[in-house]
Amino acid sequence: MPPSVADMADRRRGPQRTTPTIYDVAAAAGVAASTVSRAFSRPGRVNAETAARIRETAERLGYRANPLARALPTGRTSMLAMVVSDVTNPFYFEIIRGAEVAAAEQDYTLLVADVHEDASVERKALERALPLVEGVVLGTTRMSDSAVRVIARERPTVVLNRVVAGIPSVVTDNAKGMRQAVEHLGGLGHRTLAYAAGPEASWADGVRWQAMREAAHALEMRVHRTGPFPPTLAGGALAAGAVLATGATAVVAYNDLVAIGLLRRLTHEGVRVPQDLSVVGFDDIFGAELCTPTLTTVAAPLTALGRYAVRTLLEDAGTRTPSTVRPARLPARLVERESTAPPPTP
Amino acid sequence: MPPSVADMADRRRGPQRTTPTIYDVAAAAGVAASTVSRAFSRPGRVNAETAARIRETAERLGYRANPLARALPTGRTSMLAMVVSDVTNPFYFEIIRGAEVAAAEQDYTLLVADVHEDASVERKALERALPLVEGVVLGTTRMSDSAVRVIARERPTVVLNRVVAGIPSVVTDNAKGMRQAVEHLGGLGHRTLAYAAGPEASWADGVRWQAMREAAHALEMRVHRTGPFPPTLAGGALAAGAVLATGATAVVAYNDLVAIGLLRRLTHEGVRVPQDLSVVGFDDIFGAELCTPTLTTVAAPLTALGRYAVRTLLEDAGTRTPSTVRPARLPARLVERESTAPPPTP
DNA sequence: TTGAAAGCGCTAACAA
DNA sequence: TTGTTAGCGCTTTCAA
Repeated sequence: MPPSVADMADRRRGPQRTTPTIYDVAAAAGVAASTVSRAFSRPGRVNAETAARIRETAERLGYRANPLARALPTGRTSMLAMVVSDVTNPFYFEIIRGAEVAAAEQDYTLLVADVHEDASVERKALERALPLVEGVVLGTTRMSDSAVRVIARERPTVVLNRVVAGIPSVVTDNAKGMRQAVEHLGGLGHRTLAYAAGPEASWADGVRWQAMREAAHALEMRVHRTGPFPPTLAGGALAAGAVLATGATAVVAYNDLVAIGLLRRLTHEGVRVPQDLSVVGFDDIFGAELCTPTLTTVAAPLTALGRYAVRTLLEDAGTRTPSTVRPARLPARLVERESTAPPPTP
Repeated sequence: MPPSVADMADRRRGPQRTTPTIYDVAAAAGVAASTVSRAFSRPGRVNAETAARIRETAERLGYRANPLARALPTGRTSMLAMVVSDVTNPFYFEIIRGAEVAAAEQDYTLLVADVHEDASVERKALERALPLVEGVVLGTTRMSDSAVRVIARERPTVVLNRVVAGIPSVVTDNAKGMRQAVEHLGGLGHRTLAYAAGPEASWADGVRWQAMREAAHALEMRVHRTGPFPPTLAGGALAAGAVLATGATAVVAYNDLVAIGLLRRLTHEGVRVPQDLSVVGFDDIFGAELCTPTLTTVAAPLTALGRYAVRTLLEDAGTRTPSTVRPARLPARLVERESTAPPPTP
């Protein structure tokens, strides 16, 4: 004889302390457990009055659906994972928040995994998180394209700040942003520019440099590439000498960290920014307006990036077919602050 | 007749794509499913050879345990939640990382919930996360003590940056840190100090001000309290006037954000830091060495805070009885940078 | 519209 | 040491 409803309800103990289950609600409301289940998971498939009664009993008993139990048969965990290369990188703060908010909007919980710039940690984190989540956002992943595809085969995946053929990706419109920066500099009267490059492996670096060359060319400006430098404050400090050697009157850095490092080293060496040299950063991270002078920079749509990635993910997860074949390019915009000015008049 | 092992294995499909289960492994290895389960969850309770064979078969089949299925009967989700009031606040970056690393060490996944400084969002986030996790770290929660206790009754809980009686908590040793700051200032020759206060509701603010008063008193220095000010850059800017009005030659701010805001406003108004006025911050967030001058500040043990909180949680969760009745106070230390100097000689 | 019953994949008595 | 069996709490056919 199968255990009765009362039996099952009675026998419950376990870790969740004695939380009421659908069986308790069912018994109290005088209906079957399946009806309780339906009342919550697909209202409308159940008589309005019955539903109301169930709802009320559930409320009274303090019933809370167990997400684990729901997820087991359905696979619907209501969780998404976002892996970031480094949580302490200010670049991610707004991205994470944007993603988190978009997830919450659709009643999803975002699991943030920090991989400390370590590919093996990234693998482990994914291995652990993947079976738990309905989709993954890969923020500046260190994995190879093919490794990304392996992940994408297992769960809906969106790649951030990088383009992987065949995988939905969302990136900043680096080209347009860079163009604005170059035009701004041109408008101020600069004719010779320098670029302080980031890591060669960086997808964004390639795009940014390429765009800078084209924009400068179009405006008949000269442009020198220096670097590569590490994408850090220290890297920026390193860049100072090389940049000065080019004779440029303005420099665009790979990102804000490099720009700020550069700024500080220059100031330290007696080079006045922006009077002697204009500096432009990229991303507009927290910190870009903390430095002195405050940094003119191409603001990446950080919050939007996170939000958009999650929304894309949720859409794809629904339809099961990646909609965004071509990468989404979100607009960047130049934020003019104090680190740019007309070139010195010799 | 109950379905045979083969039946069950066959009937599988579902969301996880056709991932092998213990039943597949059991069938292939010629043992019972429970033996496979044991082979993984408690090695040693199974014959070494059998275990080896099972392991090998599992490997060959590409078997991966389903964490959801494991969690359902046991409650062991291997997940911890950390609630932070604002992910974009640089104060949390290192804390999150410390927590994440400590969790990973013990094979736990950390779920970070951002509550945007909103108590109702905090409630919702907890409601959603609580049934999923084995424990919770509350980072600067906005909830009342009693609300915290309600949470703690449901899951092992550790409170960060605040002391809630009866609940394990881990905080910065604000008093000792403040003492170092005051002594540093005293050593430079300052006799009159100002404090730019943070939110009145802030537990840390109370402790810091109290410690400052005592330390100043012990060293026979005078100290003026100004504020409260919002704990932001804007709040710091606001504080400038009030601080100057006190006639102090040095100011300690509630936190780094206030200190930096103060710094910038002062500089803007022509007050030279540190020549005219010394400024000390609190926490040593990212940004404290981006500003000009770089900020002398009491460094909170950010990473350690996160790490310690998680370790405490994991211990408590194991023993089921909160070990840390008295709050853990982690040491702070003064970081001397450019924003402090001897007072002006009038 | 509702109920009965069979699982989701794993764990944990209890027997053998 | 291993197998049998009964669930964990929920969803979902399939009948009624």
